Amino acid sequence: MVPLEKTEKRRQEIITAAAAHLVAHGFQNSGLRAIAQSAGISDRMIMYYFDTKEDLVAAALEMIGANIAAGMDDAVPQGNATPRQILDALQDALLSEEAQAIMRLWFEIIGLAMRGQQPYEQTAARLLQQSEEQIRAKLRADQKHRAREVLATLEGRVMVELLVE
Amino acid sequence: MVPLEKTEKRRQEIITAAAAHLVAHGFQNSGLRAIAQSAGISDRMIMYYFDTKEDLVAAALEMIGANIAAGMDDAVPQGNATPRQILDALQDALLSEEAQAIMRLWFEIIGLAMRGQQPYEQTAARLLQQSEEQIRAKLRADQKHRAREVLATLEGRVMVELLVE
DNA sequence: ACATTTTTGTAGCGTATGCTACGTTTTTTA
DNA sequence: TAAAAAACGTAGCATACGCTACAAAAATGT
Repeated sequence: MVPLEKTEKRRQEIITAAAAHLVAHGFQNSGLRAIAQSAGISDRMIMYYFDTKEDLVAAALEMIGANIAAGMDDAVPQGNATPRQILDALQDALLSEEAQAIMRLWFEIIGLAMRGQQPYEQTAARLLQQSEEQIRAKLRADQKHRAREVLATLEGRVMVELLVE
Repeated sequence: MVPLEKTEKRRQEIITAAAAHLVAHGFQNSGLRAIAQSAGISDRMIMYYFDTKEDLVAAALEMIGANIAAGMDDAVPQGNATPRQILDALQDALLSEEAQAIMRLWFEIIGLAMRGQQPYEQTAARLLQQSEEQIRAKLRADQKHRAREVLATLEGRVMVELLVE
């Protein structure tokens, strides 16, 4: 047992709790102490299981990114779709009541990524590229070159919709 | 002289300096002391001319918003344009070398607005609505109903372009 | 049973933040 | 010119942040 089973399990629990806290509260009130309280431990323990806060946040963002990707994958019926079909299906999914909190966090990540700081920039760039590939996979063969366009339009629509009452 | 000419002039100078600092450095390293240094004064003086830091930031954001709006207005040749023409012209303008820094700040504002905190949410919502109206004014009469769509696509394109290598 | 390692609690350090107390200089007004 | 107001400098407060020192408890291995 090289990475120690029990420790690794505890790490995952903390990552899950941190991800939930971030989705619920955003980055504003997500200091070590607040996250620790949401996880039911002390901030001291976070530093025990993770070298830095950034390590924990990066892990939590990775989990959140995976959730977004999974949600997008579920939202589009199958392959061989038209751009408009994909766009509408994804927009409905990402603006649904359950997805709104995570989408708000997503655009918070975007904002933090804009000056190149880690782990936000890497998370944002990776998830964008991954999303583009997902969309491309769902598009009809003769429309695959429009994946980037669909992605951009989707992001813009969701962003505007979340901000303009 | 009700609001005191000299004081008001000084306030405007500070607002301009603060806006330039925000565009150059983003919100990350924009504490009172850093902004004050960019303005060539002490943080004490900022509190003398403004009740709170938020007051100064709100004024700076208003100035920045006006700059963005003016840039968008200049970018589109005239009225009676097609959605694609407007979209392409605005995308080129907002992604130009000079506009990139301000656009990065814009998406930082978006991120901060996502949890409803002021003055970011108000600034973001107002500028989005204003942009939609500007676009609508440039569109051909039979295409004006597509202003929101053009705006969303524009925002998405710029955002993706700024983040994917 | 003992020694060693793993896990946890308490307290606090160093730094940065927005903001203020207090005093001094400069300008304005009478 | 004296008094009042405006403009500014120095120093520091209170709070929050990420993180650490130190030691005690709990688990583990021999």
